[in-house]
Amino acid sequence: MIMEYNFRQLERKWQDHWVKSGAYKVSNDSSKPKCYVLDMFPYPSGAGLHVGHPLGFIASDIYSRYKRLKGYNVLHPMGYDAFGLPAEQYAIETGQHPAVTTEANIRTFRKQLDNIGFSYDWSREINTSEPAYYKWTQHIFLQLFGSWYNRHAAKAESIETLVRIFESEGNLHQECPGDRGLRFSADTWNGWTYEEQQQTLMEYRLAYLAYAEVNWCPALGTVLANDEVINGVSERGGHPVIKKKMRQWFLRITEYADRLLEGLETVQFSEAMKDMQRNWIGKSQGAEIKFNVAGSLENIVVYTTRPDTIFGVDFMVLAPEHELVESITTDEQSQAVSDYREYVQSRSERERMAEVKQITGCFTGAYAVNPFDGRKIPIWISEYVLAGYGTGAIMAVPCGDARDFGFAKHFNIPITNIIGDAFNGEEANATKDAVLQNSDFLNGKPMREAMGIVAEKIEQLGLGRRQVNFKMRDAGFSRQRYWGEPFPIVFRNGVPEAMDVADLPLELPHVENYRPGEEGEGPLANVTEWVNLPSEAGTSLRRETNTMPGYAGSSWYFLRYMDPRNAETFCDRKVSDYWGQVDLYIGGTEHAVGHLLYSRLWTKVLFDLGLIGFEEPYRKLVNQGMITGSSRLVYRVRGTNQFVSAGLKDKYETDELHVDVNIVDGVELDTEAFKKWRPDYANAQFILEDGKYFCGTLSEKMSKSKFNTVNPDMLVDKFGADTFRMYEMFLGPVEQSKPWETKGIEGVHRFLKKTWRLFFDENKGLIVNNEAPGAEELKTLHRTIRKIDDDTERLSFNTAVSAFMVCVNELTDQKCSKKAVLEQLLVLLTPYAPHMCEELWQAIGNSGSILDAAFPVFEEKYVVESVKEYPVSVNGKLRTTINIALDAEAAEVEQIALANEVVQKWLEGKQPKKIIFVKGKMINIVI
RNA sequence: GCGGAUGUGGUGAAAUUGGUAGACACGCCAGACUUAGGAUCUGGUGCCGCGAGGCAUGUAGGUUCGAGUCCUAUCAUCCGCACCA
Repeated sequence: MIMEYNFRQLERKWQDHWVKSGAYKVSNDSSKPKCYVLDMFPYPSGAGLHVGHPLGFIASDIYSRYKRLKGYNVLHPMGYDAFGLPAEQYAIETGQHPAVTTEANIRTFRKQLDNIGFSYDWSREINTSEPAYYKWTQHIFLQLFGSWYNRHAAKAESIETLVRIFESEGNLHQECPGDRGLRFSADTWNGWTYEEQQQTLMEYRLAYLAYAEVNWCPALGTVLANDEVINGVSERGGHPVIKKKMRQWFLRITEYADRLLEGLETVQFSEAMKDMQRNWIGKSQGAEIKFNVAGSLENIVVYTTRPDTIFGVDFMVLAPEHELVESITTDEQSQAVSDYREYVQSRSERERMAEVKQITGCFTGAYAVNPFDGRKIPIWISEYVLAGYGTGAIMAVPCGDARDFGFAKHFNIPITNIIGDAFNGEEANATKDAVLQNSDFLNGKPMREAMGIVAEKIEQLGLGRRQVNFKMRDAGFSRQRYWGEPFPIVFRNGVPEAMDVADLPLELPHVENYRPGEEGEGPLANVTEWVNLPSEAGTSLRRETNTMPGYAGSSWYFLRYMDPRNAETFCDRKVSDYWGQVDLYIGGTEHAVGHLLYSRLWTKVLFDLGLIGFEEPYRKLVNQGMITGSSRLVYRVRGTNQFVSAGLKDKYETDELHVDVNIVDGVELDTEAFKKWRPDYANAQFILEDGKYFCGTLSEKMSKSKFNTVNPDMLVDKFGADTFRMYEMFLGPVEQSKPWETKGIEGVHRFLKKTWRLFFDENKGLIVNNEAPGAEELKTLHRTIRKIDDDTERLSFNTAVSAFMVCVNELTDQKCSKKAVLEQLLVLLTPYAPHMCEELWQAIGNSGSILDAAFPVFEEKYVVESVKEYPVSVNGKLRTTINIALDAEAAEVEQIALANEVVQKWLEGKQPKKIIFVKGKMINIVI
């Protein structure tokens, strides 16, 4: 029997025991209600875990264990998002196969995770880079490839249904999402060749090939998603990114824009998260309006959200890349226009972004005609109009739009005021509340009302139509990389065809070198024997050389955990019907518009195709805050090896250096450890304050180069996993970001030792007895039951930890060693400190595991009070407190309060105007 | 510029519905025990004031018997998006 709290020994013992007994194995077959608790699975990077990573893992683990005690069948799995760029970069540098480094990294992660005592069912572990997993990623990709979005039914359907529609009525009722102008009849369709038909179907498929400008990063040799490009440079490495046309796979996520928006109403995400997604989707309602070009047969369609301002249009602006620019430009302006277009072309994305404020543009010489009043307005081109949004052309209303206003001022274009006093001539006013003037039939109408009137009129007169636009683009789904899922596609004479499902997985071939191919082709292009398949004469069979992006495997992984070893399908329908949505999903905010959006899309497609029974993957999402590093700084007197304490540094000329946080206690530097830290500092001298060396502090991202990373292994070794778990929770609300501070962990450690001493006396040994608990002990216990139950359910773990401290402090004061009380406390505490609780559970004579104990039931009767210490205020200011029976009625209470000598003193003999009495809360006397 | 979040002691924070602001810890101060200890225990600790008392939840107003909590304005910090017509 272990007498003292020997956490090292007992934590090892129980971790081994739980593994041996299969304590965390979860069955898909249970009569209990289900609960699915999921962490965003990590990318197994070479750096391993720092103290920031486990925050969310610990929270979800506590919640899982709590739900299990509450009688749920809890699915709580873990795995690895193992495809990705860093492993490939490392392979390029060292020649080591990414699979090898990934596996080594996974082993490190696993060891670190095991140290903390998580309740994962490791028999369900998945790894997105294993063929047995990505077989199904490929399979689901083929589902996307084999589907189209039926806008009438608002759902995805098999492409076969579309072929049947084309055969009987062409595409007359099925607007083509890839090419809005495309119209063909059944006869046309039936007369087309196979290639022509396939080309058309490609314009409808949910996973499709298209030539498109992509973010090409020459330094990384790959194409990046919009969300991987930050201010014109790559998120990883900060390399410049340019536009390049390439044939790429895309997911037609834009067809799901509305459903992705609507779905947000049905899930519990934070407002911030929902807003980020809404913002990314960027829905706007407006109208497309056709303007004729004067003296030409051409017309230009503009997109506007403000059709009401149609009479304030003073000019029109086209994107420099707009297809009509060449044909409408007059001879006089042709040189200027082509110079301007060349200038725009020469500017990198980065420059354009950096110089947003700069106003540039060029007049085309042409004029458009306002369809309502026949006014001729000049047509300009400018880079502030984007080719990829709306129609790539705008009607400019300088009195109502800041950019149009700036443009008009800059180029001296006269401004028409249609909003009277609301426009001051100094800056545009984008109001929707003004009353229109100078606006013909709209004069006197409020703008909001006019929007509808104009839109109506435009449609009546055939001048255009109402139109909804989205900022969101279709998602690029090709990466010119090696370390990703190969596409299960074969090009037969250039026509992409799905591989036979029976031939999956299409495994990644071994390559000699991981460098990208020429012209942005992926490394797979170099493996010619893999790329070119044997075929009959006259037929070429070629594989796709791109691979899928990082978010492919993570878009559906939550389904695989349910049925991880199924060889027949990605997840049996009965099993996904049982587990359903993830009930609690915990992870960082950085995936707001990447992973979460794509994952929601895949889930909706699988739902539409009848492969699963729900269309939102995550019922509730909680974003854990980021734990930043708290760096420590030392100040070296310039040109010396002398270090001055922070308080005295201003007296010297110093250089600021980062020092390893692990050799600093709070802000006090361990000077001996510092000397040993690096050879250069072996002879360091110190200028001390009060005999101590104090460091400066700085809060910044944890990174090795700043020496501010704290490794959980070290803390677990020093204080134990239970202390570490509780301390991470005690730091503050899970969702809050905060700098890591190791100081304070001892308070939690002391708490656990104090808890231990309720059970063991260092001289007498086990002191738990079978006496019946008294009223005070039961009150303490039941208050704690209520608080822990509430707090854990609402994920307020920091307050739960403090409630445990209050409880143990009280029981210690009560000298309570009664089994009936302590046993229940252990069950409450075991989600937080599982190792110690299991040990004590066994020590007090239980044979089974505490993992399967029942959560204590709160009983009101033990916590009811008969007397309340009422706060008594006079004119809202607290003056005293009085103990009064809780069931006392107002009249009685008023009498007692008024008789109180403190109250008498403040009344100064006056009569109170009013007495406010809230039963069980407070008394306020108003004079 | 747009959107979101957050501002409370020396520090991390608590206050779930408007009702005793600062629970629980860290740190600090004093003491006990032990001959050193980074062990354990006890007491104290928002600020000003000898005291009665006064002042305190970024700032300024407002609603209310009563505001950290609701409303209006404003400042600061952080995050996301950003020439999206």
